[in-house]
Amino acid sequence: MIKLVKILKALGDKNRLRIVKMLQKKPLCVCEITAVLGLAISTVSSHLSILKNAEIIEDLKDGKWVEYYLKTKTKNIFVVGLLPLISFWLNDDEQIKSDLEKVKFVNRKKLCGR
Amino acid sequence: MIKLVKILKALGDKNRLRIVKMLQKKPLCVCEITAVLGLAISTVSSHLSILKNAEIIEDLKDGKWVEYYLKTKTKNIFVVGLLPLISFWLNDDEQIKSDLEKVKFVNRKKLCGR
DNA sequence: ATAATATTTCTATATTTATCGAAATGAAAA
DNA sequence: TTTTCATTTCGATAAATATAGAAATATTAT
Repeated sequence: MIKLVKILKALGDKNRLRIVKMLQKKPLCVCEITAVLGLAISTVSSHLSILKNAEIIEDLKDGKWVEYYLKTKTKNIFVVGLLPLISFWLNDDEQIKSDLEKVKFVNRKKLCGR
Repeated sequence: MIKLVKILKALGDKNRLRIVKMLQKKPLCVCEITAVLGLAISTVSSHLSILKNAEIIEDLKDGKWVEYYLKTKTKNIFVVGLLPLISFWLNDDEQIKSDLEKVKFVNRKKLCGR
């Protein structure tokens, strides 16, 4: 039960739901997510660590950057059950629509590099 | 999005998940739920109000008592999606098994009345 | 090696949350 | 109508959480 509580708590936050919806479009690095959310980098990093700890996302180094992915291939039955629902939900939400539009054009090299 | 966040927050608590699992067996009054959870009545009432506010449960007067029901017939797509998952989940959890065993035998007249 | 930089960790703070006991409410029984 | 009693609301408190900025870490580029 503790595991499910952790997952539901992780998903029960506006900004973390925004992150999950973005990652359902494509993997993103911290600076890209930060640019869309408009929060402090440290805050975004904290949200990502909560989602990672709940086994909803995972991270992989990509050179200078850290890419975050949804754990779509997980065997965690809670995550397996919840992620598809979330991918159906919120697609009419104005905030989410705006986020996903921005995600199309984010570019880590322009955002963070030079 | 606010509505989904509210629902996930409501479900992201051990004791409220226990309540939902119990109500999936049968409607219960506050004193019956309190007896199983072993928390203060005011605490249970607060949890119930959070679940009610998230439109996951509803209440109906039954004489002296207030019965709580799951809103199984709701049109809220989030609740419609989540409740069936929760009914599959946690059935092997020791705490939940113990709760549901107790639910079989609770009796509001013996617990609260005389 | 050194400098630049993407991310995490640490520290602090303000808000929210879970909990309990006491007081208030409201309905049923006497 | 007065008493009883199930439940809710209120007030207080301790713990958890979201947030930001600064310092630390680690990796790339020079």
